[in-house]
Amino acid sequence: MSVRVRFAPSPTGLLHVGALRDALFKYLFARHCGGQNILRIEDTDRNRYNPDSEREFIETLRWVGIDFDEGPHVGGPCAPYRQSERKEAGIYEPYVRRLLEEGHAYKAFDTPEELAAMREHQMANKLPVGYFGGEWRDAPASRVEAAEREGRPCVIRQRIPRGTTIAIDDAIRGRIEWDSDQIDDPVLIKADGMPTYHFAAMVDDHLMGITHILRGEEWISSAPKHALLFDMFGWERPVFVHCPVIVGNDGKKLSKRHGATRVLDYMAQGFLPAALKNFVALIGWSPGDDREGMSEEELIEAFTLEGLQPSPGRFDLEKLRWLNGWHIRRLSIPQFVEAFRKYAREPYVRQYWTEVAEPQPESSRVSDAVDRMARVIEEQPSYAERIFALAHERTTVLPDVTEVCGFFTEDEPAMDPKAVAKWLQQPHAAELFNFLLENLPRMVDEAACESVLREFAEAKGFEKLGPVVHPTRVALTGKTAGPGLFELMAVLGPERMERRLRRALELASGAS
RNA sequence: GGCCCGGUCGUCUAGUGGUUAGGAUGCCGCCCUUUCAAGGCGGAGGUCGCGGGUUCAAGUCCCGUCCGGGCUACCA
Repeated sequence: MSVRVRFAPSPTGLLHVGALRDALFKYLFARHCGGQNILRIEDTDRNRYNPDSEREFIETLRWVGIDFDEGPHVGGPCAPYRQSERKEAGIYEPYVRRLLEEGHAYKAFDTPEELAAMREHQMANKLPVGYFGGEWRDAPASRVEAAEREGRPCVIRQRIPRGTTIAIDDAIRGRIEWDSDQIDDPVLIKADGMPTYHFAAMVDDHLMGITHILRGEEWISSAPKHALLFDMFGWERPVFVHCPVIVGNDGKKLSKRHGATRVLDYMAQGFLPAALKNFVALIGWSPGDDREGMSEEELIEAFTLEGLQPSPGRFDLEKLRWLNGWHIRRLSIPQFVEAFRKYAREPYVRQYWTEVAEPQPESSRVSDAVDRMARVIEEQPSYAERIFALAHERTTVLPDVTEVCGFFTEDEPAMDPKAVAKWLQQPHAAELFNFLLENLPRMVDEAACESVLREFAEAKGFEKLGPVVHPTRVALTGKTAGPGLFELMAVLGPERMERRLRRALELASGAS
């Protein structure tokens, strides 16, 4: 039987990294097994429903490269894939009726006030909190009928058997048992007629032929209810796989408090999908050996349930950054350029840097620099390739390219005042720049640039190249750090160098 | 409170009775070098939450305990 898994988010907001990891595990598992990955939208909560959410999920997952074999956006044999539509289509009704007829479910007419009072009483008396029978579990049929005739709103609850043990066999944690008396009767159908997760997800999982329920460990406590539902219908239980979650630095479930949790924010910050997948896969899972940097193909090949770990893991941004650099360095230069080009095209990037990121002195600085670099890619592709070759080893996150090599795209790059003070005030600075200006026509490649600088150093009696290299670097780039000087000069070419050297001359001491 | 899950360097992890507890990241140092990186080499960092047991031998098995987390909604 072919493996079938489903990513079943509730469309209530943004796609955060916890959900990404959830989706990724399922995707990797399905691809590893040659099975199907299904997207199902669990929109049964009308109060929390957010109409933009589904698009956010699909677009984000498309960016990351997690695709689906079936889902609301691609269709499939089990359509529809939105639970609200499934409810409209009457899919759940026969199953509710069956449960009711067979005594596995019952109608309960408690008002919210009554339930609140019950909970209060239970808490005050340190009793287990929940609906363990209440008014209606064993109410006589006549009373139920009377309530129905009055038109009182009701929910339908699952009748959990009492005095027995319920167990599941979790693929990661092994056998987990509960005393059924500890499990309260969950609502299956709400008063508005919508099914709850407990009911809809399990019925759909069966109807869609889901073989493995991979989900976060926060679902363990309701697993016995779910397993029991399968038993009540006489359906074969899927394999339960309760994955550890990703937690923030305080050890708690990841939320907005922990900084950027929206996956698109990582896109906007310049992380590669491959790196993000690689990183997130490594939280709570390992290939069993010492591998860390892995391509998507390797991840799929290596992903098995045995590699899953039971304990939650923390999101370590530093490691993500390292991994992102690792993936960038494995790109060819054309691939690297292409990755940047795609990045610059994402509409959310500018929005992120101008509206979402921490307020900066010049808030649009990053996106402006990115746009400038993108323009160079379009207009001067061979120049761009040479620039990116120099940025390659120095890039952790895509916009770093503009940090490291942005000076290539500006006629008058900003001068770092400290660098100016330290290197352009050198007594020989003006003489050096004049010398370079004179020799500009010769400086057509890396070797020629180097020999011109060496000539000057020798003429001045400098033992090391530093005193000529540093001022030149500052003159040409405005900074003290960056790509190798001779390489950079060769890429810049005589024309661009001339303009910069003349400007530096004005700032240099000793200028006559 | 009740039920359930978890606990190996700061962090991510390998480890399934016998290893000087391995790798990675981060940090520090050295090498390379015109700077910054990248790369190479090395270092610091772990009484495997704690306490008992079982065993010739325990991070690995058992019991207890502590700590952390999850659930305890007509949310998922």
